[in-house]
Amino acid sequence: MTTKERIVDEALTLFSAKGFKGTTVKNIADAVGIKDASLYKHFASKQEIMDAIVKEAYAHMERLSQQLGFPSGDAIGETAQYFKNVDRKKIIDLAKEVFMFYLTDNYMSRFWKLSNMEQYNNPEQYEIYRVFIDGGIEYQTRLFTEMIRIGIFKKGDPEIMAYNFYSPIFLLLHKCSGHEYELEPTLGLVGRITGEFYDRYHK
Amino acid sequence: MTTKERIVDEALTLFSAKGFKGTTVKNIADAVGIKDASLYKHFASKQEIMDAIVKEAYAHMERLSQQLGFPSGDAIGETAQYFKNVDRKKIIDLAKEVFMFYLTDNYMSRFWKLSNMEQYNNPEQYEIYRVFIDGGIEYQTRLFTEMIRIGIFKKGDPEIMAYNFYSPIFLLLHKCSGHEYELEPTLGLVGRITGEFYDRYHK
DNA sequence: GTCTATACCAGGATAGAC
DNA sequence: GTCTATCCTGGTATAGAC
Repeated sequence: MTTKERIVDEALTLFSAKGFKGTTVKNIADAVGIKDASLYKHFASKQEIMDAIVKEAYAHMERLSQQLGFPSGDAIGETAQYFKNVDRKKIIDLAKEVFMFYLTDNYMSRFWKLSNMEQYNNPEQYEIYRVFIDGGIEYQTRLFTEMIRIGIFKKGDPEIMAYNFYSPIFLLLHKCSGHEYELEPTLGLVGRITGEFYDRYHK
Repeated sequence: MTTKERIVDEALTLFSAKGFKGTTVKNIADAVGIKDASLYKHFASKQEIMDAIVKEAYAHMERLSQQLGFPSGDAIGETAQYFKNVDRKKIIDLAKEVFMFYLTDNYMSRFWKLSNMEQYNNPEQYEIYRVFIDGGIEYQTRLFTEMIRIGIFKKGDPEIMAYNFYSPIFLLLHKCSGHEYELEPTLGLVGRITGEFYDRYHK
């Protein structure tokens, strides 16, 4: 890890804990183990560090959407095969996975907090936060559209299904993210809610 | 409105827009129309203004929980009567009401944002934010427990029902609060989600 | 209880030696 | 590319007159 990368990393940790304004350049330099003046050899300003974090976040999210995305390739047969195997346990595991990803992923857990704190500061910040909302809903909507199409789920409004699937995860993320929480009961709750969701909609 | 009250009011507006750290004592004094030095005749520090806001928020929420609470008095007959009249439209209206309250109420719309921004700063701040989460869930859980008991809703887990009812509202509040949004489509969405909720659970 | 003036310091950023 | 030293702005808070 270069010094520049370490600056971004430590800044993300500090910004996500105390906010952008609540973090001083000296805080960051201390965490990296250099003097604050030295930091300006890598970034022209504190704001530039923030910009680097945001830029990296987009890359991380891009990678995530590929990870969680539909199976690659446009072979319809392959896609159908993928969804045919979706059952109760798979759906519950998917919910738990999404939840745990945002909560414990080294990058996302910090960025989630930061994004939530800074969303009101300017439209660009809000745009990123919106990815956590609309990105989730849009992905799930496509997922359930496909699952209705191939007959695994009952006919219905896939967008409402997406809200019903994702909203409880979103709420519990807000409850736990950055705070003390008990993992097992919370994961249990995610499981119960999602299980009930599956039972309502599956054929 | 006394000067002291106006300070608290303007401070809430500014804090909720730019955060506690992002707001200066001079910003507040300017908004009130006095010099920053004069402000210290009313509050000993910037932090004390914040404390006053938090204290007032508790009072507001207390009032809300009475407004939205079960019909007053312990007359069981009266309570049962209240719930007997709950139908599809009532439930949808309740959802829209809760949503609109947090989004447009002069005090709550500002405090929601502030609370969301400052929740990570200290445990006390988080405790208040938690009221938006657990307070909602707990209230709805009691509501649905009662509605199952008197036979309006099917047997089921009232806590999961509460998550299913409240989470989408919570998510949409995070999406809209403090940002540009179109009211009608959003209220429509709240209505559709809640209508589907009612159809799933009512007898 | 509002004002002017000011103390005080923290934090962002630069200069220049090594 | 790191350091020491320093500048400068702006923000919290106080003193004291009216």
